[in-house]
Amino acid sequence: MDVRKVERISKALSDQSRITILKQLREKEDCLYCHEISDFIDLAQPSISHHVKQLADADLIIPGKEGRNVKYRLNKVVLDEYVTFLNTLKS
Amino acid sequence: MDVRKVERISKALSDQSRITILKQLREKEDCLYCHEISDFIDLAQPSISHHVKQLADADLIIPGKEGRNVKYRLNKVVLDEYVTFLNTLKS
DNA sequence: TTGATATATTCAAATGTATCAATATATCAA
DNA sequence: TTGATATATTGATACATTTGAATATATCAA
Repeated sequence: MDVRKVERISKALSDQSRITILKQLREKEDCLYCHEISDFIDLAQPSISHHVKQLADADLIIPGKEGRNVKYRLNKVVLDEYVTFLNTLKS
Repeated sequence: MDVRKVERISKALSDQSRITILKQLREKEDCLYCHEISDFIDLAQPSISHHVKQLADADLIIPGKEGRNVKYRLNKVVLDEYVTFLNTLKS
């Protein structure tokens, strides 16, 4: 994984709200509707949309449209690649 | 690891220069003098000092003073804890 | 001492990010 | 259709981060 990609993923992970979204994604058995996020994050809808976009742009979550809703699931492959990079730092 | 700590570490990792410093730390067999950083990062000394501080504040590197110099080594324990957190996201 | 080197701090400017109100788009339900 | 719901985008404001010049501190070497 190149430095730019590590930078983008790290940036996506560097916010309390976005980390909480990922944690809830795990709780919800790996799939989460966008409108459910406002149940546990106290931000306006555009702000939540912004955070979700950051996670999606970093490929950490994969959006799937279902009618009016968008369902998200974790991208375990990218998360694994990121972890692999971090492990190589330990040489 | 709590959300605040994950946020701080991610933030430290979310910059090209800081990622490069960590990569060089591996190359240099896990120990790096501060003044060596300017060899591979084209920034003024105060900027490099700033970046190193971010990494140290996140406990990703441990500074050790040696006379005028400061030698850094990677904090593998914290890096491991961070990786462990990321792995729990995969449930 | 004095001068040189290594690193840290302060301050200001430029840039980037988070937030939300307003608005747009897309889909559903009646 | 029309009205309601889910999500995205725009634009403005507030806040945070990056950067480097100037300066400070600490240590070494002569």
